[in-house]
Parts: sequence; structure tokens; C-alpha cells
Amino acid sequence: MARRADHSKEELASLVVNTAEELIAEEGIDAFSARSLSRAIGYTAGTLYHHFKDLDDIVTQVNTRTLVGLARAFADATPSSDPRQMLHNYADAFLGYIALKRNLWNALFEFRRKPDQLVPPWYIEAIASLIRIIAQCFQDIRPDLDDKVARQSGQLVFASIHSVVSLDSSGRLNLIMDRDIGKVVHELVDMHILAYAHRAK
Amino acid sequence: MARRADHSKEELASLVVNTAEELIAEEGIDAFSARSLSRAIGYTAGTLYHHFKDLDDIVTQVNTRTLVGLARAFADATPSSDPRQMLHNYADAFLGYIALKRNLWNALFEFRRKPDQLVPPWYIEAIASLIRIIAQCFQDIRPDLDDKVARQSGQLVFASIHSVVSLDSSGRLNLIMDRDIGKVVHELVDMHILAYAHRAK
DNA sequence: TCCAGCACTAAACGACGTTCAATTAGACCG
DNA sequence: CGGTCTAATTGAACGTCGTTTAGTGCTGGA
Repeated sequence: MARRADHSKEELASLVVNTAEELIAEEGIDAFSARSLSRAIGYTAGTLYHHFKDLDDIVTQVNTRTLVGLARAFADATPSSDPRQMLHNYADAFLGYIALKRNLWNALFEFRRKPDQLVPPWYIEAIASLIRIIAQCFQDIRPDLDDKVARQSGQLVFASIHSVVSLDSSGRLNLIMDRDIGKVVHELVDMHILAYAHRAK
Repeated sequence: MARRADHSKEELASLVVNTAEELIAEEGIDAFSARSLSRAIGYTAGTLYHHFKDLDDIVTQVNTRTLVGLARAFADATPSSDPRQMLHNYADAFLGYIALKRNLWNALFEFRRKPDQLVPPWYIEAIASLIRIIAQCFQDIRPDLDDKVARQSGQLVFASIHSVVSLDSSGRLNLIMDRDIGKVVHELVDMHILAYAHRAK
């Protein structure tokens, strides 16, 4: 066959990314493949490669959406004037978002790009902006401390929570602990708050 | 061909696991395959399946060795009478071991077993015993606290460090923070000590 | 209306994990 | 020693994967 009038270049591109997102969300990243995706959109696998560099390219676009969605979830977190409470609210926003998009979140960290391939800079920036939000809470708890310290705490708490969550999503949290993920995350938040509040000036 | 006198059943089994360990250590879990392993030992891929259930079975045996090695590294950690210092020494033992066996450590957490497959119980026990060692340090810092709390702190610090290390090994730590893994791990330890020391009774 | 160029397909490549019929070397028995 | 049974090993096969490419025919512009 040859050219089809079914979709314009742009329509096809967004059809691909939309369908990829649905497939990953429903079946998980392991069941996702060039062939299953092309089958789902009614084209051949080869067609994907005329519109995208490779599968990584497609997954990366899906991942970007996932990160944007998390940013929105943070923005929608229950407000509070107490920075400690706010940290817990962010934690809940995080937990809620991930519960909703488990497979998509896993794709962000489980999908194996080719060895040398470097992470797109807007990934880093998207995460950095989330960490800035968290760091602001720490800053509010102890305004006398250097904001470098607050940023550091923000990174640490984000990394800690991410790790626990990803252990949980991949079914390996019970390798390390026997408690519920929600409990653990809030314990971690309390821990970081407690440590931060007692830091030497 | 048929039966060969090259190796006894036991010899072949340990040849397989030894070679698998070497291959994973050198090339990483991604480059590891039934075909590359069988090529390395001078047998056909089919032969592997007469001695092991599947590849998962082989990787699991390698992973068990990795865990045992980590336990030994903990046992060999620099002793100290100060429990806080000791926690840092364990952290260094952990970092040192992983620096040495990066690919093997990644295999433990990156290898994707089939969906339903459950983690072997001695995995969990091996990790639990490491956490007990860590929890003991916490207990020593504040003997007045319940030992449940100490265990909980042990789990949290283990999970946190594990996560940061695995983010680092998979090249994703810089998604979240810009600092050296060693620095980050010791910051985490300090944070957990600080929080633990200030816990309400 | 014609044609160049583009979008698309189908087939192919070399990998992967896994299975299995066929083969045959070694073990055992008489 | 000869025969037979057993179990270890092979090689080919199946269906999967990501990716490439030659060829085909539709479509937009002249």
C-alpha cells in the first residue's frame, strides 16, 4: 500500500503518543512494544519509524506528559499555611497521582534507554521545579537556615520518597519492609522534618 | 551430540552460575542472555534448561551470592563503639561493596522476573538480617526508645540508601540531585540519626 | 492530467527466551 | 564383552522483540 489520507502528519503523531500512553497505562511498560502500538493504531510498525526516531522517542514523550501531570497534581495539592502539613499534603498528592498512574510512573524509571543516551534536559527541569516547591516548605520551617540546606532537604526527601514508591510499584518494597506505602512515605516526611527542624545553624 | 563427560551435573551447575556471575559483573544484566551464557561455557542454550528452570532461576542464584557478599562486607565494616559512627561505617561498607560490584547489584533490582513470580524468601531474610544490624545501631543511640522504632528507622535508612544508590547506578541520580553519591548517602545517614535522636519517647 | 515525492507496507535481519524431537555417549546388567 | 536403557546434549524451531529498507501506489501541485 502507499500513502493514506486517514491522518495528517500531526494527527498521526498525537495518535501515536495518545495510544502509547493508554497502552502503557493499561498494560504496563513490559507489554508495550512497537508492534502492539502499531496494531492498536491500525498502522504497520515501520510507519512509527517515519514519524519517530525510535521507541525511546515515543516513550519519552509519554513520560514528559506523566511529569507534567505530576506537576499539576502538586499544584492541586490541598493548601495549608503550616509548611509541615503542606509537606504531608504534597506527599499525599504524590501518592494519589501515582496510585492513579502506577504504570506510567513506572515507565518513567523502568524503561531502559540505550546505554549512552542522555536524559532530556526538560526531564531534569520538571523534577527540579517539583523539588523547589518542596524546598520552599523546608525554608518556611526554618527561615534562619541557608536556602542551600533547604534545597538539599528537598532533594533528599524527594529521592527517598521516590525510591520507596518505586520499590513498591515494582513489588519489591516487601523485600525491605512490611508496612503500607502510605504509612512509610509519611514517616519519611516526618523524619525529614524532624531532622531539618533540629539542624544546627 | 549426546552426553559428554566434560562435567558432572554439579560441576556444570556451578560452572553455569560462576560464569553467569562473571558475565553479569563484566557486561551488565542487559548484555546477559541465555545464548551468551551458553556460548561462554561451551554448551548450547538448550542445555541450560535441563539444569535450571529458566534464566530467572540462574540470575536468582547469582543474586543470592551478591546478597551474601554484602552481608560479608557488613561484617567486615570498620568497627566503632560509637553507634553513629558505626552507621556511617556501614554506609561506607555498602558504598564500597557496590562500587566493586555495581553490575551485580543492579541485577538484583533491575532484572525483571515474570509478573506473578514471587521473591524467594531467603532474599527477604538476607536483607532483613542486614536491617537488623543497622537497627541495632539506632537502638544503641537511644536505648530508651522501643525497638520497633529502631527497626523502623533501620528499614527507612536502608530503603533510602538503596534507592539513592540504585538511582545512581542506573544513571538517574542526576535527575534529582547534582551531588556525589557518597556525600548524599552520608547526608541521609546523618539525617536519620538526627531525626532518631530527637524522637519523642 | 500527469508526475514527483512522500507515506506506507511487507519482508527481512539479528537478537531474545524457551521448547522439543532426535541423537548418542555413558552406565548398568547379564 | 555385548546389549540395552537412560539421561545429557544438540540443533532447529516457535513466537517474540526493535529496527531497517526496498518497493509500491496515493496525493498534492504544476
